[in-house]
Amino acid sequence: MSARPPPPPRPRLSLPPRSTGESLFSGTGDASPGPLTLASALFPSDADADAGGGGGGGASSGAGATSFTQLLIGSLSQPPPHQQQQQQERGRGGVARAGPALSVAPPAGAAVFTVPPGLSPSGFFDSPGLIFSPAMGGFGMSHQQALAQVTAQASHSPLRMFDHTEQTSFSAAATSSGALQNMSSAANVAEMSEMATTISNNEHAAFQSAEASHRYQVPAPVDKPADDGYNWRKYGQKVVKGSDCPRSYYKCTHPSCPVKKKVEHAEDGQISEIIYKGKHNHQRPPNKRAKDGSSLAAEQNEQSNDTASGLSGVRRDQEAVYGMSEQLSGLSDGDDKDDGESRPNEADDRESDCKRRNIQISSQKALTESKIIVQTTSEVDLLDDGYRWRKYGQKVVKGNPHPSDQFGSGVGPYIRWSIFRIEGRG
DNA sequence: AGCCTTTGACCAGCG
DNA sequence: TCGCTGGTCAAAGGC
Repeated sequence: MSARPPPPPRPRLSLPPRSTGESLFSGTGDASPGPLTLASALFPSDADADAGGGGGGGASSGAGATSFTQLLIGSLSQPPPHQQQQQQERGRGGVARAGPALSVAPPAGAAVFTVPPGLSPSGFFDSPGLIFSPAMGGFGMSHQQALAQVTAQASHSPLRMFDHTEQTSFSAAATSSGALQNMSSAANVAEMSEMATTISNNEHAAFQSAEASHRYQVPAPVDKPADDGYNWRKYGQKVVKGSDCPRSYYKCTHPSCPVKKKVEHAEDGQISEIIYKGKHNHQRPPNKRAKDGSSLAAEQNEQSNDTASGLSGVRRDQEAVYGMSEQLSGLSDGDDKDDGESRPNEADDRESDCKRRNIQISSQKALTESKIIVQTTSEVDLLDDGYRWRKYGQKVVKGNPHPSDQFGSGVGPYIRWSIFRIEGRG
């Protein structure tokens, strides 16, 4: 069951000799940006970003003494004015092409983004930086900040990946709805979720292409995928076609709780993809985290937040994301639609998302048109963004039969950057 | 003892 | 109808 069919031949769009970020994101051309051009576009230059304040810049230069979360907080707190303008422009222009951070993101799941080890998904969302999202990295972070941020993770080990479309779309909406500032100060998931709901109301259209996915990738041991505070029981495991990674099936052990999740991980067990299905109809077990060694205070605080937020089934960690996306997709209200594997509002023409697993792929296909495939012939000095890059690895990205290249900066800690091939326009 | 994981078998949807 | 595939069941075993 593992013999994988050879990847189908795909049309490719060769990397143009030169493409400026401007032309790339003007929405007028078909030029495909190289990975670093994209990176540069995602992370505004220092000159630009420094105008936003020295907090983040200091953090980047002194990354060793600054926590990742702090980095995030600092960088998010003061988005440079020009970025705000960009955000507005993005808001007008739509998700797909208008702005750097979003336009380059594949329709679904391409917003890959790493988190330093030791920061569990739970902790990740617990932190004030919970609003961190790939797109936001582009919004509020200077190039250096982003560099430091990614460097921080690169210098650590397991690759933690976040990969869920709702973040991209969420950010897109946030920019146009002026919610970004709120996001910067959001203190808990409840706020975030509420915000998401509001955004969902205002920017519904922006989510149509990406709303469905509850996917994201986290590193997780095989046995304990993404400790999110709930208790899960594994009830199955399969190797799905097109992926070398086994997929595990988990159910929430709470009686009558319909929530399930599918977890995929790489051979090394470092990268997981978690797909939630359903919605918890109960409180998160109170002592789970304490048992796991997390602080009781955090637990209590979190419970408090839960209560205050009035969100019963939606919680932080993955659940927060999950719940948010549900709200974004207009599902969370009222009863769970059946097994509600987050059916996009209606998404009629979609096979009722029967295969959430392929949301990334299907979204790409459903979404569009824009097919950006970065094809390179050289492994060295791909782009002239001022940094030297060398390819240090290549791997097959789940959901994409074609390998994603990874690059490292030529100097200092390596930066990982994945080239995502955006399906679409033939 | 209870809960969990493992894993082969079974079922259902789809082309 | 058949084969493929994803999802689920459930017995067995481990912790």
